[in-house]
Amino acid sequence: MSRGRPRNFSRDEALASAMQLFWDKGYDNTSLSDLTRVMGLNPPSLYAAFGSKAQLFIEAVDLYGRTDGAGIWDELETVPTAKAAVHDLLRRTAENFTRRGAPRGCMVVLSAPQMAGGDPEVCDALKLRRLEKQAALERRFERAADEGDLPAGVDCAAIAAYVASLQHGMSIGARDGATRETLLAIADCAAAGWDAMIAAIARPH
Amino acid sequence: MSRGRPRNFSRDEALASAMQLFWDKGYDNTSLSDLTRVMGLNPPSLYAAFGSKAQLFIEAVDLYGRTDGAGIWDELETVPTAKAAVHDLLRRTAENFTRRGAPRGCMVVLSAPQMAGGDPEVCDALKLRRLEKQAALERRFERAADEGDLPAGVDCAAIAAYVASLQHGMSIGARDGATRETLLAIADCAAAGWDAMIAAIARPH
DNA sequence: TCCTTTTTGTATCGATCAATACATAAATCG
DNA sequence: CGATTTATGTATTGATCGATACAAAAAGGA
Repeated sequence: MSRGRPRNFSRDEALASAMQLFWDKGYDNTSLSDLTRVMGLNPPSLYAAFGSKAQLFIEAVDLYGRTDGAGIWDELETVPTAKAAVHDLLRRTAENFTRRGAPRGCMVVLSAPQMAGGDPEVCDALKLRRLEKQAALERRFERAADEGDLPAGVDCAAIAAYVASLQHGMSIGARDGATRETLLAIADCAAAGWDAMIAAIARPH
Repeated sequence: MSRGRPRNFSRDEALASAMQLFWDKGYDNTSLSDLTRVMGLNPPSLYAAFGSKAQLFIEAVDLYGRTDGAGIWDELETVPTAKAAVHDLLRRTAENFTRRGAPRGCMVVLSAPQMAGGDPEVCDALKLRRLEKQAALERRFERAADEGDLPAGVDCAAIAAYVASLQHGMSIGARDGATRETLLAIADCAAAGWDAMIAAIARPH
């Protein structure tokens, strides 16, 4: 069925290696020679299998979202209340961002600067993924409002932006050396203020 | 007194131009040719005046801290209560991050990825400035505890990390296109939950 | 005026970047 | 087998990176 000479490397393993490297060093600071060395193949094989550095990166981000980055969001829909879901999300974030042997913080937040002059294909892919998670938060809160878990008329977009900001900031903190305990304390801070925050936001001003 | 041929450009104006460019495009995405074009001088003049790209960047960050970035932190010590100071800080952040004609978000958070493989001189300078602001928050809360504004025994480091995370995340949000209203809503969320958060954190568990 | 000092503009340095040309090797197909 | 297809390894491409060599220009000091 498959014609031609077979490749003598595992595409999945090579992609996993590239993901680790991009996550650790970021998009710009990862060179083709870094990639070919870690992935164990030569440039023509890399380009034949993945197209370009940018496309390889985007595949790596998708892999990250399905593997290392997935656990954070696993229980957003299943934890019964919005408050508990946010507390769970942020605690999982704290633990995920401080795992031994893995780069600290979120690849989607850290690995490419969202600046003018960067590769738009790469920046837009990351921005899209950040906004998708924020939209997932917003939908979760709207569902909670429908269920009576949150008061009707609560500004779901605002609290989603609040939670997303806090979670994104934890990536910076993790890279700057914050301990797991400190990040867990941040999660607890958010949970501790949650009910009062909801009550104040829901109340017409 | 000053020997030699005088320079025919303003060092301050050139530095201000470099700051704008670094803030907009980030450290890696800003090239020497970008800089010399915007600053209106040739490479030898740039190197004679600023030493290197990294040193120029660090001077630009310091300028940012004294100018565009300063307003955010101006009233941290003067606003009377910790709660009001945080609310003021975050509202100033929201406004500062969405000014017309200026890059969105904080130069100290966004302009260089805190990744392995980056210029350590640059990364460390930015990390130091982030941690200094977080330390300033922590000291402000300790002062509040001394004054009785916050309960004794409150975990000042934890709430400083919480506020810093939220503020850092707002830089990501601003770059991703969040409106001023959305960022102000984040500030209001934090303020709304503040008292309950403090009460919960202070209480021995 | 001549010497020293510093800046200027031009032209370019070696290194590294992402990406390929090319010939060879290894598989299937007929 | 020979023909086709695909992957591989070596070597290299043009572009761009940050940083300089060099000589002319413009100032002060003696």
